[in-house]
Amino acid sequence: MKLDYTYIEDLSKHEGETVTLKGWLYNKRGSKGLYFLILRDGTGLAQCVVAKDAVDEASWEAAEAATRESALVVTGVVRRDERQVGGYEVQASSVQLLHRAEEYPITPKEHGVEFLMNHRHLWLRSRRQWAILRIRNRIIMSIHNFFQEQGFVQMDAPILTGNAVEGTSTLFEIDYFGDKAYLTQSGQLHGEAMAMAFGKIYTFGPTFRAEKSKTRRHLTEFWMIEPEMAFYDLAMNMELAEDLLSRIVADVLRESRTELEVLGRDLAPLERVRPPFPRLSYDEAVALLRSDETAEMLTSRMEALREEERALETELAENKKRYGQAKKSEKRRLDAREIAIRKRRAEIEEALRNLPKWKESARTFEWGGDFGGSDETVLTWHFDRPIIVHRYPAAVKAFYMKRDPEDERLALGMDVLAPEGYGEIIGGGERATDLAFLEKQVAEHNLPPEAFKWYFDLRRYGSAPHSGFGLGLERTITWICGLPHLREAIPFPRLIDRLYP
RNA sequence: UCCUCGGUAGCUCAAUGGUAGAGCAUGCGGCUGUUAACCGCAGGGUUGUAGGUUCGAGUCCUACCCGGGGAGCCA
Repeated sequence: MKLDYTYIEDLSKHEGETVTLKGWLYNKRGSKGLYFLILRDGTGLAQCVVAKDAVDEASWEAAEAATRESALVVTGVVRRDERQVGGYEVQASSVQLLHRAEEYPITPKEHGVEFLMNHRHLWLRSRRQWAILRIRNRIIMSIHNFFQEQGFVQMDAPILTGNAVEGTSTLFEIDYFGDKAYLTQSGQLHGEAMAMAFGKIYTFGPTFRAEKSKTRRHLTEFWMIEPEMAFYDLAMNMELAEDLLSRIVADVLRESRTELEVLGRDLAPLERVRPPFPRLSYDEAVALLRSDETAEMLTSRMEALREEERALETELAENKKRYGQAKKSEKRRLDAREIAIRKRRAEIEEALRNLPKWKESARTFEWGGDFGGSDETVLTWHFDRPIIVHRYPAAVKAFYMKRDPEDERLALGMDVLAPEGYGEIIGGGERATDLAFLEKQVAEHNLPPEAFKWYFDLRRYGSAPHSGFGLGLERTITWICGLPHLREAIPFPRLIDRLYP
């Protein structure tokens, strides 16, 4: 379809030509005879220069009347200008105001979390959210391309299920024509059935957990990608996870530079995400946690934080001295800096409160338990890329995991932990193939055997070795974008006590 | 469910128990190259709710409501 207007991302192809842009007013600066309209059209931002003597009266009035987020049509000549975002600006010859927006609640200044979350439907228009969610799109495309190129078949697991796989406390229960049904927690079991039919499959769908978690790494509704492969063992499974993550990061680095720049993401840690990822057995991970090396690393981290805090205090004191004689604009800058320093100091103080506890938790970690959030974070601090931890105690893993033939206490499970403290983004493993073992496991976990009748059939008719894993989409986005909280990694996050907008 | 921090103007935040302020946003005025533009003026408040202590409460006490961060659990 041929459009009668141009998208901002294509401006570079139209230098010197007259184009028409359609979008919304992101910000406006102006003086008596000149307005600078920053236009936003979803593909990028562009500055449109409206000079009073270069446009007709109606256009000038439109530029004057336009408020933030008003819908506009601007026609003008594209000019190269190094100073501008994207390198181009539009010298307007006409401006049309389609709709004059009411006073827009979100300003270019700072806002609190609650306010922004209540305005999530508008917050999406902000530059930072634009960058994050465009990267989300890039990651989704990258995942599909990776699997499709390798002959995986995308298959959907059901969202409504009758199976209460991991106990009912974390499941959303709904009324299903008088019966109980649940929103899926994982497509895992159905994925296995599909892998036995198609060889290599992956699911890509929403997942629901009714956990009353209030942390920066939990949503009640999130998206999960679950590949399941017949005849893959644990080693192949780990290699696939490593290749997938490396591919995703490479695609984002290549195709989403602008977005990463908007986010101010440090690229160096992402550029190191290449195979092979370090592999640690659970035994090795426990030993590392309890080691002197870990204790020393945490001590030096605490020292570094204390040093940073002292530097901030010094800066604060110096700014206070300068404040008296400062000009108004300088005072404003100092005020902003003071708020930033105070915020960072609060973060440091929280970290300094936590780190001794984390150190103690790592030091005294008992073999047999699952890693807590802090243990994962501490482990990843030792490495410069994602790490894979494998062969966990069977007791802390799901009933369908295959046991390690060399040590029956262990399950052939694996987790991939993202670097920079982001922690678990993948969980998976090799699945048990023996019918009698699975029946025993279901009984020991107090699960209703009748709900697994169909699943047991997979071990009756050509039971074969197979493996798979689940990748948490929002956690992956949070890590790659370097976000402090995963609520920004999905357009409309669903959290405990957050169902709107 | 538990621990912890917070709730003051539309927004972000100040205010020894003693006259509730600033910046941004909004309105008006000024400025022909601005980059979170800048300069001047103005309007804007039942300090989360309900009690209590006090000559006097934004500030202290009690309960409740709402939100942030964390634990457990997990992707």
